[in-house]
Amino acid sequence: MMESGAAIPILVEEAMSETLSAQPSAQTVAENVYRSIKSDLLSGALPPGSALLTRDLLARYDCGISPLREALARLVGEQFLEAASHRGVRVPRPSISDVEDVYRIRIALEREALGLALQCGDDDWEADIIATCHRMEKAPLPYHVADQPSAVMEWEARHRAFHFSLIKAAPSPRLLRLIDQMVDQTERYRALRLSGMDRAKLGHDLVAEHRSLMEMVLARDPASLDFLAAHLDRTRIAVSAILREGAAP
Amino acid sequence: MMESGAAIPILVEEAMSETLSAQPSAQTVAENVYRSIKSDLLSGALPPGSALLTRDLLARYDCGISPLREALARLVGEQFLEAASHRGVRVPRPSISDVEDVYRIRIALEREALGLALQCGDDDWEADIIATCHRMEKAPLPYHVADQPSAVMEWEARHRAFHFSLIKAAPSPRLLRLIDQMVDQTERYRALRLSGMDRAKLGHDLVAEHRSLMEMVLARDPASLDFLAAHLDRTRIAVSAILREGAAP
DNA sequence: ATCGTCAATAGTTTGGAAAATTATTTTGAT
DNA sequence: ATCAAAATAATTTTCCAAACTATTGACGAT
Repeated sequence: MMESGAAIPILVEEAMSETLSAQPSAQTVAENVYRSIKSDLLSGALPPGSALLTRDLLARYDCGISPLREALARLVGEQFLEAASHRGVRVPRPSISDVEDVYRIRIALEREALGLALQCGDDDWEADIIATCHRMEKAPLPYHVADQPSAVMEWEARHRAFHFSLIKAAPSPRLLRLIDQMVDQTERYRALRLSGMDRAKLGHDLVAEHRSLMEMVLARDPASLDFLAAHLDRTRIAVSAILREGAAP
Repeated sequence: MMESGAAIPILVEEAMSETLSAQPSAQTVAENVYRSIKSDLLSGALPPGSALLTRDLLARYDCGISPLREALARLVGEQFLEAASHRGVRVPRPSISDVEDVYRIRIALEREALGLALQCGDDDWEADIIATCHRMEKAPLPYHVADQPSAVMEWEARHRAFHFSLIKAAPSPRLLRLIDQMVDQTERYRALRLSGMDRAKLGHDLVAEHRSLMEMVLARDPASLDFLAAHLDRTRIAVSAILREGAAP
């Protein structure tokens, strides 16, 4: 499919995929392939709507059929891919209603998690929030996103880390994992999101908004639940609008 | 290739597993095995804590390695099984904190879904609620659960259908699917739940409580959100208490 | 020209056997 | 007798070829 016909039998684990080459390789091929595919899904290397052909994937990830199928099955279980019997797997297309759906779930769950964190968070939790917020502010979202893709990626990573730090203290592994999955789901629309993001009004509002959020959380203000929900809802509206005006799939 | 050596080309699909023989068989072996294993997990035929050996599973579900592994991988993705590399898959043990976790998520999501359903539900939705409630009341929970296991299962199915009917009108496929998954997760504690359930106080309260819930929902009373949450939370407390006193894993 | 049938092709799914890894037992030395 | 190391056994993981299913294109009938 993509870069087919590579004649050189490369170092399998290390050079498996573009985005994941840095990560520590796992103990099984299936696990590595799983991570690679997931990474490529989130980065957009495997674009929404595309059908994944077995033999292309075999070449792309340089492995046998069994681990590939296992990785795909797991991703189907996590709803990152959709399967039709005897017709292979596809990358789901982004739809506005689906984005709204994901954000709705995410808001409900993050609100719950933040409530727990406010109850259970200790000093380390507070320190971590302050630290991740600082990191986020030190790598601000560029004015024109198209110009500096790597800077944008860095900001996104730190932004995500900040949001996670707020709820990290919630003693609910499942809840945190589920939220992480929902965030992953929204990552897939990164390309679309960024394309409409660069008027800098966003960038400015964001800094102030995140600061307010942090201060309310550190003060254990119960109103921070609503504030977080509103913050996420603004993102939902923005993403949804971008999807509406942008590409019409 | 399929049933090697067997002279008679038997109906593979039908005789595959105990619990799933009635279901319409799917178009691939992997799908059938997936359903069978999931069903056996929910029914308790594959008890929590047990390690699943490939050999045994191959015999039990009468299939080849490939579809079996595919089914297992999918269940791992849905968190019904946990995998350790080169050490196979296990059925997770029930822990009190995990039960609390699942219920917490379920409550947050069902509250959200019910809110949407109140906005979007139409006449058919209302009719369906009344119908499923009627069915539930017609197959009440037996006084002593141990005596009539099939009656208990019937009640559980109808009870579940009733709860789902309340939120069915929410236009959020992902949300509904996620709730369904959480309900599945709680199903696994069925055996434990039932063992401590049979003082009939529960049975009586339940009928009245469900009636009240239904009436509030049909009246589109916003307070029904809190009522549903409280109802589910009572279940959480009950299940949690049973786990605490019962088996101590 | 349009529709339906049928063969050829492309792609997915499956079973089994070989390779790799982990667990268990045996052996040998202190 | 105890412990470490080697050998063996059990189990998971992987590759691969065979079987099956869907799709495409050609051909003939209406």
